[in-house]
Amino acid sequence: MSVLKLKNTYTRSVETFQPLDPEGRRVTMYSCGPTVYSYAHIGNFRSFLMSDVLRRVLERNGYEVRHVMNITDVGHLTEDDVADAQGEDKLQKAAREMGWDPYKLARFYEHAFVEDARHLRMKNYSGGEAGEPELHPRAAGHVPEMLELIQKLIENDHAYVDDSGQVYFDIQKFPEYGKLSGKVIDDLEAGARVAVGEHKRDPRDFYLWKVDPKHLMQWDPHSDKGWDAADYERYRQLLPDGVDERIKPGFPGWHVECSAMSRAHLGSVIDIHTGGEDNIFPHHECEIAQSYGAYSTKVPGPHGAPDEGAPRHSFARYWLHGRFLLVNNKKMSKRDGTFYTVRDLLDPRGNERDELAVELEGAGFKDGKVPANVLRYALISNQYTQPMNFGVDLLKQARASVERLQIRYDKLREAVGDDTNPDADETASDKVLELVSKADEDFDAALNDNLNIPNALAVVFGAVNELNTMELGLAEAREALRLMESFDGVLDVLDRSARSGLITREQVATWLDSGTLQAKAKHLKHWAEAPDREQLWEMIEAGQLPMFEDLAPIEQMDAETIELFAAIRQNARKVKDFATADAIRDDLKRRGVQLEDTPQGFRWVLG
RNA sequence: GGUGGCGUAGCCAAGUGGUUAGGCAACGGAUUGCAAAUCCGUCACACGGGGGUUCGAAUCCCCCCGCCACCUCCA
Repeated sequence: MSVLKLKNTYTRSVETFQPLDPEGRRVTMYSCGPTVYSYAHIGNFRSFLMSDVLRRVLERNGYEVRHVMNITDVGHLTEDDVADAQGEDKLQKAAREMGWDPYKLARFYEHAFVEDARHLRMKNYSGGEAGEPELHPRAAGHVPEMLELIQKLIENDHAYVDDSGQVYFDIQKFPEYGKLSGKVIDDLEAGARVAVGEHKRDPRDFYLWKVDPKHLMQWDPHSDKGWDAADYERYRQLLPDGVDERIKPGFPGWHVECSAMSRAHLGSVIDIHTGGEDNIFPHHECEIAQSYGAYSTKVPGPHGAPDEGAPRHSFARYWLHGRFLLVNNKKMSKRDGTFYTVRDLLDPRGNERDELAVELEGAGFKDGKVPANVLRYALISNQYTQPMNFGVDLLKQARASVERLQIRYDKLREAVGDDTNPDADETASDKVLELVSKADEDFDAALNDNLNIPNALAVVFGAVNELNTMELGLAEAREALRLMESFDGVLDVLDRSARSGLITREQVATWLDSGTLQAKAKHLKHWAEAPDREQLWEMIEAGQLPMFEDLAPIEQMDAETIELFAAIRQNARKVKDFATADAIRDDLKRRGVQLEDTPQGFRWVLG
């Protein structure tokens, strides 16, 4: 079994993963989640999906992962550090523009985010985890914990309160500020863009608590004003003596939320912290400074690292950052029309992106919609340490790749059937067993090599190619199916529903010869709904086929229906009426059913 | 200006000193009534350019060119 190695931004090197848990089993992971002031875009999701792949890889390695991803719903300013007077909370700004209450806005976009996350099969939003609020903490619900941290920083002399009642982190008290990002102090001071706030002692000081009477979301640290009752209760318990009297009503700074929430839900030190590359500076740099200033959090350098055993003044041991997603090799830009939200791609027309729908239709996407699993594949298909150049071509390639995997998977499923075959006792050949176990190991090795997805995909397609050249027995098909499911445990791009079936030539022959065709037809759901079913049946008997538009909506294309039309088509083929046969196949295709002729019979796949 | 990174065949993308990565696209062939799927083959003795080190360089060193990101809100 290969060993998991990850590129740690903190040391700029690839380190062996080793959990802090003495038993080596539990892993704690915190990912910077969305700021819910608009729909998340695909760049956001590339980063979130990186964390999703990572947690799945950790699980493959046998770890028990606790993955927290926050929701930022307060405090993230438009100009965070630039000027104290001008920065406006992103949520407040969006809320003002839409004429909404900021809380309503936050919930609206949080809901949209969760929807998108589910479409893209993020594990922390599926199954039981979706219902665990502590895995998806909201910043506005953690003001008590943030004030606790702020108070701690003031007491430790790592933060100060200015004349207006705001609180700043005192950068000079943390000499290691800049270690994560590799920024040197001189660079920052030379940069004229960092304005020195009136009350700041150092241009790099960042605020922990902001005072702005116009802000709609604010909390009074000295009374219950502005508080949710339960939060206030918790605040009183955490800080019976309150906070520094000079702190005025206001709201928390952006950086402080992650330090506070990660501590609240994962403990004071954690294994892994992830985010986008832009989070490195200043966000994560600030988190490290705060957590250390308040709680002296440190973790030992892992085995094999140059600083093995020596304390790192960071509350997370591994810092992983995804590179940006680009479009046309540039950052996404609304002005250039290269800005895509997840929902834009999943349903362009439903999101007023008609031009995008047309472009996608031109690329062969039905109704201009990109299937969610194709989008997921595209967004995880290269290594997170490389920038991704997104575009319609990438989506086309992703679709082709997913389809290739899906076809192999469907065929294996058909071969295995419901697994009650009496031949189930037969054993797979060594050749297949070796292929499966080697592919699984190679897949692990690629993923464990700092999540090298391209290499992992090379293993997947290599295995698929080999399997395609083999005649598989039942037991072998079962092994191969397991392999595909193993791959998909990380990739999660397959449609695992029974979406295909086989109809043998013998079955068709029986229907055609014994008159059961008509009996079968009577069972069709849509038949009863047809305006004149006798007439329709007469048409079929006369060799005239009704168009399916006249019959059933796609939802009703079940196995029975498909079998009927496969039989009718075979009847036409027998008398060499290929025009009719092809018309049926084309019609089925329009109804979302692909019909294929194979040596054994007929194979159908729901599209 | 400072920092980091990238440039691999038509496209995407692994590979950091020595045996065909892989995918997509295109084309040819096998198979098929036609398709679909699948297989075989071709494009592919590819590595931005120029020097150098080496028995041997996509990989190491030097110089140059082009592109991108970060340093300001951003995943």
